[in-house]
Amino acid sequence: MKQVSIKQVAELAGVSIATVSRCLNEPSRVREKTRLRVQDAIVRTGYEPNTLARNFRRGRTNLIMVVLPSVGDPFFTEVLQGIRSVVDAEGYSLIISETQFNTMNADEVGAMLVTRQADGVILLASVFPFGGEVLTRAKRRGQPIVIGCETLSAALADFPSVHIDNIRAAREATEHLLGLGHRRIAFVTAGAGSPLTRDREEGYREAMAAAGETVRPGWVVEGGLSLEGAIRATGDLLTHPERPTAVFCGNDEMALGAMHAIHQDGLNIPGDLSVMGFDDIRYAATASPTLSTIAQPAREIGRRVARRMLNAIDGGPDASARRGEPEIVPHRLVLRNSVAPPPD
Amino acid sequence: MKQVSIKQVAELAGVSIATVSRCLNEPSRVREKTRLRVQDAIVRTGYEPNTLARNFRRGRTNLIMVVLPSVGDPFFTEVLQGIRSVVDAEGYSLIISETQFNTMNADEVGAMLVTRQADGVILLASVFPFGGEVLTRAKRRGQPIVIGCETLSAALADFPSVHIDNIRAAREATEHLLGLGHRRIAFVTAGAGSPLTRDREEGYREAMAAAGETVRPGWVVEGGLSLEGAIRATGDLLTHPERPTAVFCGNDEMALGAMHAIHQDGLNIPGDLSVMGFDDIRYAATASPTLSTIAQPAREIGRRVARRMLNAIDGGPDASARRGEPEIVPHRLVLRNSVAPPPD
DNA sequence: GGTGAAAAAGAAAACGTTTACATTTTATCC
DNA sequence: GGATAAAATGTAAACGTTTTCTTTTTCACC
Repeated sequence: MKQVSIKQVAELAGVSIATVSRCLNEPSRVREKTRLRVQDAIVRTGYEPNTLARNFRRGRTNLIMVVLPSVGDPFFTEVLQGIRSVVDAEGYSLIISETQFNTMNADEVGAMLVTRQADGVILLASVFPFGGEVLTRAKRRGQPIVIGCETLSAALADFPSVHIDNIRAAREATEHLLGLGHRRIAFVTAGAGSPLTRDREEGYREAMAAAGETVRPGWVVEGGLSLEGAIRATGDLLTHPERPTAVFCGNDEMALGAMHAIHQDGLNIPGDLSVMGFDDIRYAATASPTLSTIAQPAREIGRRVARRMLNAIDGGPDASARRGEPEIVPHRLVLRNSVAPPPD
Repeated sequence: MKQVSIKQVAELAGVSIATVSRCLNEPSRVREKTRLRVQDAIVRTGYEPNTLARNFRRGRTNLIMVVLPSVGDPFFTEVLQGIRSVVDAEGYSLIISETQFNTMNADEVGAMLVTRQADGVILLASVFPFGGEVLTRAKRRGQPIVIGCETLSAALADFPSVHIDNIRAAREATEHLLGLGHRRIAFVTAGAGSPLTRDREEGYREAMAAAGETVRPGWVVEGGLSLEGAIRATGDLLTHPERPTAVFCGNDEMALGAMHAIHQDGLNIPGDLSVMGFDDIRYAATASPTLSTIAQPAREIGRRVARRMLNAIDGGPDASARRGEPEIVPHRLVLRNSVAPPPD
């Protein structure tokens, strides 16, 4: 009942194991006659290559690890599909790890980086816990690491990355709201630990400052990137003495939560309050009212990240260590029905 | 620049490689004095175990593959999180493969099953393309396979599984609509290839038949499990000469699409039409109006599936080959605001 | 048909662990 | 302190490939 190995195939075919191996890996280098004999032996013995031995010998697994905040987030899963569409064709599978919004699973990522179980790691989420040590070690060893979506923290600045200009996008969205006449604009951020919305908040503050509007204390609330968090945060917002007329959310997930909280309070969108999201997940277009937001080219980001990863893997240490210029992809302001001029 | 191996550690510590290995794997079996010496040598050399060699030698990867229709589906990602919560603690990582709603990636799953890159495979999606061959082969070899959510097709009947009673759940939901006075009830199914909604459709038809209602041609439409598909399908439904007063959708994703289509037509939910979903994804509770649906205990399903998988892996061929009684977990009808008595 | 080069096949090492078995050291008991 | 058991360590094989280096075979050419 033991697994049949290359050896038994060789025996049955009357060739050496080297020839069998060559039949599998570079069939062109073996004569047709023997190749057929080996093929036959493979079928007759029911041989299946032992991937673990192969991986070991080759020093690679054809596995790429992807670290993201949560598989539940429709935006990141779309990026993921972009990644998959590229790496699939090259025979790679994906190991997926979640940081659960920075309740970081430091062990798993660290271990994966360290142990080379994966040929490379794509970071779609900030992995601050390691900032320094693990990543520099990985870099020294020439392990491919590519960053997507996430803005670069100092520790990650040396790795190739693909993302939109988050600051500018948030500024534009805020300017749009200001242009409609809104002055009391709130911002729902992820929270202290997350650099994801930090840049977006920065863009928001820049636009407010440029328009001469002050951001009142209590207008920037933490939604933790989640539906529930945003519902709570928006609830707070609605009790603010200077209630905002517009709520700009760090991502669409939170925007949907905000909309729910506003509806619960019996208020109308966009009549009483406007809501602006960020990401353009697919539910944004079908929400009621439909959600205005910033569209990121999620799939395209995924594809580009994936290509850089494949380059890094193929190119060896050099390619991966090469300081990649961050690739900035275009965003787009998508205007739907959740935004209108303020009441009065 | 070569990787430092156990050998150099042994040399520096003045012990044999076996002792180093033991320090790593069963430290209790080595004297403290030498253990410290080895520890020191490990640090000094910067040694890191070669996972690929270890996997090869041990014959396992600590990887579990999960096959699901799409990572974009909030229901399955919640199941996924349940799975993760269990296997994480045991040191397993997850390889995730998508069938893209039955545009099956037969190669990847088949290959993974065959090559033992993963220690086991959890199927949350139907994998009909293999029905026979690959799965029986996997079974013969004692490879752990566990099925979740999916109803069992004949080919899979021998594997352990965890799911709700889809037929009964759908019947109950339909009965609820009937009870409110609806007679013209439509059903949005996934499509021909998907056994996922097949049982649900069956439950719907049973309930209709039991109530003496006939299901008119054109009342059962295909939404392909997706938002867009459901929008289209529901659009068709609304032009039906005998327009339904209630739409029961095979999953919440499609229900959200249906709601959007209905709103687009200027109709009111639940005033003009009631909408019922299935799954209770988190967006169901925040949709506008909030969506009535069948709640599946997604996380719990994930946890149970994961536990069975771990058992199968640990228990060896025996445990996994053992015909598992399907575990039926309870569902729950969740009534929210998208359902009301029919107009008139 | 003999020569040489090219192509095909074989022999054996190597990859870095784990582990069965053998050996040495330590501890225990009288 | 010596016999014995137990604990600690060492030796070496094994895991199934891939790959380097040789050796053999084939083929084309004169």
